[in-house]
Amino acid sequence: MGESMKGMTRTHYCGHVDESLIGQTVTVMGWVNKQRDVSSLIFLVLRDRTGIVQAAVDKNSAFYPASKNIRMEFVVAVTGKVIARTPENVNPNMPTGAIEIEVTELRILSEAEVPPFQVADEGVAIDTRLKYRYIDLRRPEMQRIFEIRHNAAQSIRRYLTEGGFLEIETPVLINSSPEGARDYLVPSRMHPGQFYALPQSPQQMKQILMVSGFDKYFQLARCFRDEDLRADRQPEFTQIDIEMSFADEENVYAMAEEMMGRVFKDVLDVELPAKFPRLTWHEAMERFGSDKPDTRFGMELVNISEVVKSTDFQVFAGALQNGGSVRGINAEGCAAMPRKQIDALVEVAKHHQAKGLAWITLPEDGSIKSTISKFFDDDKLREIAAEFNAKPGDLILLCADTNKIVLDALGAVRTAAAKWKNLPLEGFNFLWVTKFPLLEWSPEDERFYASTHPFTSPLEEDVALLDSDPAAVRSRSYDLVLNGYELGSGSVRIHRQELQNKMFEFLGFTKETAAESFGYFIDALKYGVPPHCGIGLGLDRIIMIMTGADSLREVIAFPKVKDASCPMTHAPNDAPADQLSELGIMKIAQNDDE
RNA sequence: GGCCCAGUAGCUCAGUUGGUUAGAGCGCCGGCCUGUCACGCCGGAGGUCGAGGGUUCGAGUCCCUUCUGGGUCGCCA
Repeated sequence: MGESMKGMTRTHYCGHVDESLIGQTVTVMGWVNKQRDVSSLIFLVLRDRTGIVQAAVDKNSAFYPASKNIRMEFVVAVTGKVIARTPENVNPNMPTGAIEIEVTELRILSEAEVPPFQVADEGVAIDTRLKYRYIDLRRPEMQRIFEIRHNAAQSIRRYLTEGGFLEIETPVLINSSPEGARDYLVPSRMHPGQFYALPQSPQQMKQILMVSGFDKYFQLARCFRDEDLRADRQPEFTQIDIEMSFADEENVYAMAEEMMGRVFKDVLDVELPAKFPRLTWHEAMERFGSDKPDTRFGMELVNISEVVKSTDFQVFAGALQNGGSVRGINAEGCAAMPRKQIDALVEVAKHHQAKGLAWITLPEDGSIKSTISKFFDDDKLREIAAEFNAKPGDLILLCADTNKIVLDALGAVRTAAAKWKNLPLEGFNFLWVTKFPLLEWSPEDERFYASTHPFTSPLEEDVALLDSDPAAVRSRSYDLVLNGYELGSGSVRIHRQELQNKMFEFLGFTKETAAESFGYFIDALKYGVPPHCGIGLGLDRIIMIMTGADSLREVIAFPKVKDASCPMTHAPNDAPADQLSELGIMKIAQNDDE
């Protein structure tokens, strides 16, 4: 049931009705945020995406009886005169609290059932919110987020357009790529038994566009990855995809720094530094135990292998003998951390394959205590503590193992300790992490894989190492990191055919398998390739950090949940048998014994 | 696939050592209220304590299994 709005025209948004309109007649339309019946009159608080405004229906009004029945979330249209509230009736907590609308015309455009939760409710469980996302999105906080998202996207488009970039759409139905994340596959009706893949990123397409002469390209591109979800990972996400010709990493850095500066200024009125600090991947791992460190706090890793090299303590000595190291962090001010919490940090370390953590505490009374005091006298403990610039009140956590495990574990412990300390982490710390290893050894497959993709250029000076020490080869790659999140990554691409062929060869592609996987791409490289490089930045993650949200779900209108399904639409769902047969797909019966 | 946490009214939660009829706020329904704005007052409805099994004289509470959601490791070129 609902009345027509015929003859009524919205003149203002609810949130825009202010004192400047006093005496004028306005028409607003929106959802009923609240109906308050105080007997002599009925207040209707109307809400749209700009805010709320109060309308009053007098007892003598023709609309009084209808107003009695109005409940939350009805959609109504109201015309009336804007009047100033008397001073004692002004609501200072409401942006439009100095005025109200005296209703002269009221229509119920749509009635509403009692919603499963109220728009004003805080802390509703995420699955309930997502099931009724249309109600959830009415919340002012959600409306704010999507306005920010829109503004950011527009700011990005403006910046890149002014910089001479062209936005070009690339196909969503492409072919499957052999390495990388799992592809989502789409069956082809015209080619039964064959499949399109949805792009994990428009990587090859944008490089082809460089070959085509569109020397500055961008796209706000949908990307798809069929992998497990996380708070910061959705199977379907949006990437600011950029590629530039006749450019190198310095051009990408400058462009991205300027673009981020513009977006944060435009949207949040925040000034970012003109240049972002840079760390090589190796430095980032050594100092923070992470390739995407949160640099808003210290507690950097310290290598104390030299200091403890002559110890009898088997855990340390053993690690050192096996080419590992002993490192630690100073959890500043955590000397009083309860035992239970320290145990939790040990668990964090164990989750990352470490066997445990040793620790040294420096209580405020100036003493020194340690789990390894059996092996180190107080002088030695103080020598170790000095390596961390430790002072009374600090807690030093030590880990010994292979370098990979130690760095990994301490990186996680560092983050967990900071979380426990509940540090006031403010600001936006951008960081470039550069020169990632070109290759990654897979113990299961006993071969190297490209760390990013096989088109990433190695550092000139490391090319020779391909034959002697492949693991040491660094690439001309870079990640943009913000507050501990990887916003995205990019690289200078290989534009010389002979180097590309060498890479394919090294990665175990034969001429035939390479042609099968990247045929069109290899062909394109034959016809004149400009030097080019680019980057892909996760728009969703940028918005998440800009809005202070704790999950990507908060900044995506209709996100997926843990099992990659949608609680609202129930996608994915079963396909009808005839549709499947048209696609040449046989339905396999579910076997419960499996 | 592994590990951790949660699941009690429509929503958010409390529920003690296992012990009478499982509670609160918001929402909902009915009534009242001459300016509310977290309106107020009176009354009312609403529960398979996620599900199944077990222990017990007795289970929301203990045990096992399972489902759902969240976090995380693996995974994420």
